[in-house]
Amino acid sequence: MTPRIRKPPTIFEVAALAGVSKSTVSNVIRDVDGVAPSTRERVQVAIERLGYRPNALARQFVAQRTTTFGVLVGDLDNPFYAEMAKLIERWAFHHGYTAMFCNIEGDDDLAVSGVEALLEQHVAGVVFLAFFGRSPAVEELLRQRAPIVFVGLREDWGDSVAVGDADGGRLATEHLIELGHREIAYLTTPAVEPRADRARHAGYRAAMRRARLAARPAIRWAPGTEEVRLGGRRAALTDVLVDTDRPTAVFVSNDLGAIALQEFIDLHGLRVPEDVSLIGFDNVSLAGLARISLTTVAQPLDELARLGVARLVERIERWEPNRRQDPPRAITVPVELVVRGSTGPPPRS
Amino acid sequence: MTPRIRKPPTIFEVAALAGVSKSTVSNVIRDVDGVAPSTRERVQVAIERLGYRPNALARQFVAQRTTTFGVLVGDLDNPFYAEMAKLIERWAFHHGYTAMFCNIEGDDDLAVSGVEALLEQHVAGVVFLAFFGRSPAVEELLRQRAPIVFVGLREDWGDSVAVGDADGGRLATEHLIELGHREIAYLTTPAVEPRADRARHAGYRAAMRRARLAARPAIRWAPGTEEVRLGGRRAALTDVLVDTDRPTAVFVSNDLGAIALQEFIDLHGLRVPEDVSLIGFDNVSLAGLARISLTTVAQPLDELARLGVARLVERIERWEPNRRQDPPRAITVPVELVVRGSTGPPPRS
DNA sequence: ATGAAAGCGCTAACAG
DNA sequence: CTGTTAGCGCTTTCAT
Repeated sequence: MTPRIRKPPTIFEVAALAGVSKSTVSNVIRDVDGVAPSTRERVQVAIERLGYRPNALARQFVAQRTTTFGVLVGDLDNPFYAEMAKLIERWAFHHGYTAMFCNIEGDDDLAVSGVEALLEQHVAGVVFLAFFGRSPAVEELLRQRAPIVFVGLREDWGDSVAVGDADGGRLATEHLIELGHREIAYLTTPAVEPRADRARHAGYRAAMRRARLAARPAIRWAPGTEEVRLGGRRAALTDVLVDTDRPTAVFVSNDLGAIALQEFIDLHGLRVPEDVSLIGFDNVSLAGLARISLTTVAQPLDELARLGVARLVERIERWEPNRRQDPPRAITVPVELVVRGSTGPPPRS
Repeated sequence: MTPRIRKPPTIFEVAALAGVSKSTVSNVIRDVDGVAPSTRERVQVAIERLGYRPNALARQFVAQRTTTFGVLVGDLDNPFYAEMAKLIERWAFHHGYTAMFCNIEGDDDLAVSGVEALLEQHVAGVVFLAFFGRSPAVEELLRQRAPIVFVGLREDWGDSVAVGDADGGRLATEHLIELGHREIAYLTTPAVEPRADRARHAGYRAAMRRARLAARPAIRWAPGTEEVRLGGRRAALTDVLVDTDRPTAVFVSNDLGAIALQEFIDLHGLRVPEDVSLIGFDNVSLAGLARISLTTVAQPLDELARLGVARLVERIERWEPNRRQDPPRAITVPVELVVRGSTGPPPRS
């Protein structure tokens, strides 16, 4: 004989065993008050005896809502997102929600079909861990359809929990200035949302201005290539690092970019930090490896995740279709400078 | 006026507009044949006009099954799992499934409650990206309740898609032997499933035996600590690396462990590979960074994910509760040696 | 304080 | 080929 699995008991069978109606059982499991203690007791016993577990699918069906978060992730290969994803999952679980991930890999179409899939599943809310504002389609899709929160980035059409990017940019730049650097460049890669990029660059410019140093336009680099965009024009990355006005320090808008740049610099016979200092942004765990030892501006990931999930849960709980929502709120969390080995005094010229 | 969102049309309204019954609409959307082309056409038009989308929740309710995979992940902080998770999600999506992740962080209780949550959600199947066989509770929970597949590891109570761990161990060891090493150690960390650990160690021993070299017992190390277990006893990691019979090469059972060991060695004034060669297992993207440059045995992640998901989908499709299942199948994928800078000839003694 | 009954939107027999 | 009908398991009025 196969050890048969009998199908799980329903609310009806519990009711029968306890000698009450389905509604009463329902009231007991949902813990509504107004059930006589004695009845409640009998129902509990019946539940116990039958090993009854409410059927989540039926619940979701009747409520037309799940207890699942959709999480849109930029790219799980990027440890920044991987770490965030993990923390989001953990905090969601803590609030009784599960997490469904959707890896959009920087692709707008993927983002759209991802959101469609999530909406189809009637997720209770959506967490954005990455979003490239180019796609109004996503905004359109979500508007009034589900509570959302942006974690680690800003968008003005939803709640957001993020660090002070401008502060971080200022902090990084000031660190370099204090070390004695005067020729400091800002370099960014496509892994960073445009808005965060702008803010970090603005922080950089502010710090430079305060120190009466010349700020430079952002250098745009896609790691893997050897070319950059600088202002309007193209240039070879090597040239930028070797030219007469070459920087003695580079503030990179994200750790992964900084590590890629470090590698590029290594390969071209320059030394970090003796020839050029490097500072990143994020503080991915990778940055702490002794062989990488990247100075960086740390984002408090756990705090971001915790607050983001809390905010989303709050929204969900007061959510009603077609009800006017509170205006979006932007929550800011402070960054912290983490000094490691990739920054030092500038070379004597 | 708020731009009201009217609630989405149901199958009923489509039927009304098309002038047919719900069943016919149902037949059209499920693409069952036996619907007159003209009727089908009319229904399609009505669907189009109304912007009708079948309600996934209702479907799942009636089928008592979702189109979601539960994915149990060891730890998303570990890039090996993060990369696998991403690929699983991608392949799942490719087959029309979504992925719900559950980060178990090496904790059995978390694994149990995670599986419970997944089961409660009636996931269509479960992908294990990590599992520490100590917990029969998980097996008990899942037995006959949902199709499962182990990806990247072996368990005999379910399908598995994994590399030939013994082959990999042999390959790694042979590489070291060919470089001239004779004193080769095997070191493992808790991040590796016991079974894979044993197989990799067995591969190591086989290679050593064939070369008529003395195999050593596995060194067990938890990165972060300075102590190891060697056979039955404890020892300081430094001692192991410095003792008279110190190894000139270490085969580490996983990349993250190898990188941690490399860091430890760096810190203690030894050089890799001049003083000691290091080879890992997995080929996480991290290993390819120039500053890490870890020689390793590569697992074909995408292949593992692809085959794993395909196998699971197959199981799901022929799944019926209480039906005898085909016996578990173990699929093996070949590994590949990736030589980088962490291995070289042994020091002249 | 409890029960009866009406759905939620869809699928799947079964009849015609 | 198409329509009718009976659920799926639970929540939620509304009576009692």
